[in-house]
Amino acid sequence: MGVDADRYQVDERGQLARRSASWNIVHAVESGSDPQGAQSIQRAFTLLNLVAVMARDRPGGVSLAELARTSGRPKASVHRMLMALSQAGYVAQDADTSCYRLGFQATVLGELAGQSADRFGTAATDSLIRLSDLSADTTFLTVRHGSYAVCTRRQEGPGPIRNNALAVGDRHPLGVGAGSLAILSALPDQEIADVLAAHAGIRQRYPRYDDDTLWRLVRRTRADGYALNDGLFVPGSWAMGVVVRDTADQPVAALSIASIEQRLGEQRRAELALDLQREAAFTESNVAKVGMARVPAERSKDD
Amino acid sequence: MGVDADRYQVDERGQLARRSASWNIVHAVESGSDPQGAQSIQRAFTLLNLVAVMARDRPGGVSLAELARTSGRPKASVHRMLMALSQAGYVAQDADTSCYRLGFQATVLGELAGQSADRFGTAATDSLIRLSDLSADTTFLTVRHGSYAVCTRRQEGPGPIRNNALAVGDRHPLGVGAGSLAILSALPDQEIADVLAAHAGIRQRYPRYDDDTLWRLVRRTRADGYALNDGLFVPGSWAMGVVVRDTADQPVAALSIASIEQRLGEQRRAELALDLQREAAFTESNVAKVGMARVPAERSKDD
DNA sequence: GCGCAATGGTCCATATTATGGAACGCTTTT
DNA sequence: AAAAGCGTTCCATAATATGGACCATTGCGC
Repeated sequence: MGVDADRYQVDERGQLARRSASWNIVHAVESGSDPQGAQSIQRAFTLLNLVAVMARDRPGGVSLAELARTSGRPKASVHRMLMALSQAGYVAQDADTSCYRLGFQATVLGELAGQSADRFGTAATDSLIRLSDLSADTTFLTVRHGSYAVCTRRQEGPGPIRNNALAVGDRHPLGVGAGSLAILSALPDQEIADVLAAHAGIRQRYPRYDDDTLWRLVRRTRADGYALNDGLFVPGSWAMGVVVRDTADQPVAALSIASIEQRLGEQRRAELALDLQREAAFTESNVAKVGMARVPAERSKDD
Repeated sequence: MGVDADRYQVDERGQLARRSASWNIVHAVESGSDPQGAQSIQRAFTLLNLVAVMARDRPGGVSLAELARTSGRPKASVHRMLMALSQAGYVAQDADTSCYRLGFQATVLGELAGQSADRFGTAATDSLIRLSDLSADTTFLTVRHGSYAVCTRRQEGPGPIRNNALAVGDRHPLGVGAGSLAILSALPDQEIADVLAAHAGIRQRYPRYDDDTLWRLVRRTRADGYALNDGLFVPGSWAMGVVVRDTADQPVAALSIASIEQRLGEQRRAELALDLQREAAFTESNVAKVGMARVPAERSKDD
């Protein structure tokens, strides 16, 4: 740490967000359950996600050295995998700089995914637009995946404030971030305990999120009817979110609005909470129309 | 073969196209170069592509048995890989039917790919729309990937005729199909020979495309200035295409128009050829504006 | 109601496969 | 001129993926 820190000099908030997002991509899948004879596949997709997220705002692509450093794997292994990804068309290597970025198959896959893959995404589109419009802030759709929350949609608002703490593809443990916390809080206590236990090894990266804090946040979320991220993750960056349930009434996603502390006073929060809840209900009914879709939770063969 | 043939009863053309497309997905990567210690990764991505293409027009998803059959791999292996893909979020399993379809990460990847991954796609968008509009037929963008051509964009025309012989994600050997043939014909003779040699083991699946036929098609394409697929692949389904070059003057993509025999008489072909050539030039200049992007050719460490 | 043939899923000994330290050639920085 | 960085290749090693056999259910025909 510190070697590549100077890469992210844009602004203080963006930096923090970027760094931990990348780091998390790397360790998210690994800490899941037993790979059961598919370790190399997991590693390959983790690397693919890493390329995707790191190259997000670097048009030139990412260098092998950097990928190796960030992923923590030896150069040789990363290189071998990148060659495989490249031959599959999911990663392309710049002819001049030999840097890596997503390949055309990534686009094709997205195209083929279309509506069917991410029903919540399409169901929430209208809600996100409306919310961004009326709040003038940035809104997000976050979906649960095992004990993690992944940001799948981002809708910029018309206002001048841009919150860059979260971007499409970012992945954080359940509880970290407004939408993420909204999902976590909607789970039964036992499941929350499981999730927190699963994150035991990772929590060090989120120093402010110890178990007690998370339980406290969960209780507050349940009392308020919406999740509030009051700058715990990135100082000054506030956000609020509400859960979205699937047709089986499982909490699987969340709508959230991100802004800055000054724009989220108690009065405005009360208003926005109603808007969020209304749009969450709208999204839910929208999904119900299409049919049921559930993302399989991480296999918990624990003990 | 024959066991799952009844799955595709939609119409005669669609059926043929679907079947061979799926088959090809399976064998495309494998027959490439040496896996070099990344075999499982290649297999995993092949399976992912297969899920994507097979679930394309089956909203319910694809069953494990069918995937195993089509891919030719044992159930156990396919199942293990699907679990890995599922844990990565790239594949989702229907809770009720336990069928598989693309997961939300496929959408996220497509989103993150955005413009940068598939510059030809974005560069060609306008051209495709114009071509579909003026021809009232369906147009495609095809990109070269090694010795294969992959359809990355499809633009429906306003006309009543729908050609379903090609869809986004379909992958055929260079030379099979109008756009594919346009790319092949633009290569130097030596490289064409290499490509044909690489397909030696696969050609059996394309019975009408023996070496002699392909060389003949190449010569005709060069003479005419455009590639014509006169129903060789799917009887009655005709198409024409022209090559698109990158800034290094390499043939890397093609624009094509698909229709039926009756709508592609000699007179109309001459007109459309000019339109295609004009739009190809437009796309090329469009790409040049953004910057150079080349898809790495398959490593030919041959001999 | 009873086979029969599908299905999805699991197990585990086997050997095929991925692994990553070390070394190379190269360019850039010091 | 040395040092440090880069992308890339090699190869013995051991960890890994493999897939045949097996089980539990479900759906169908009779």
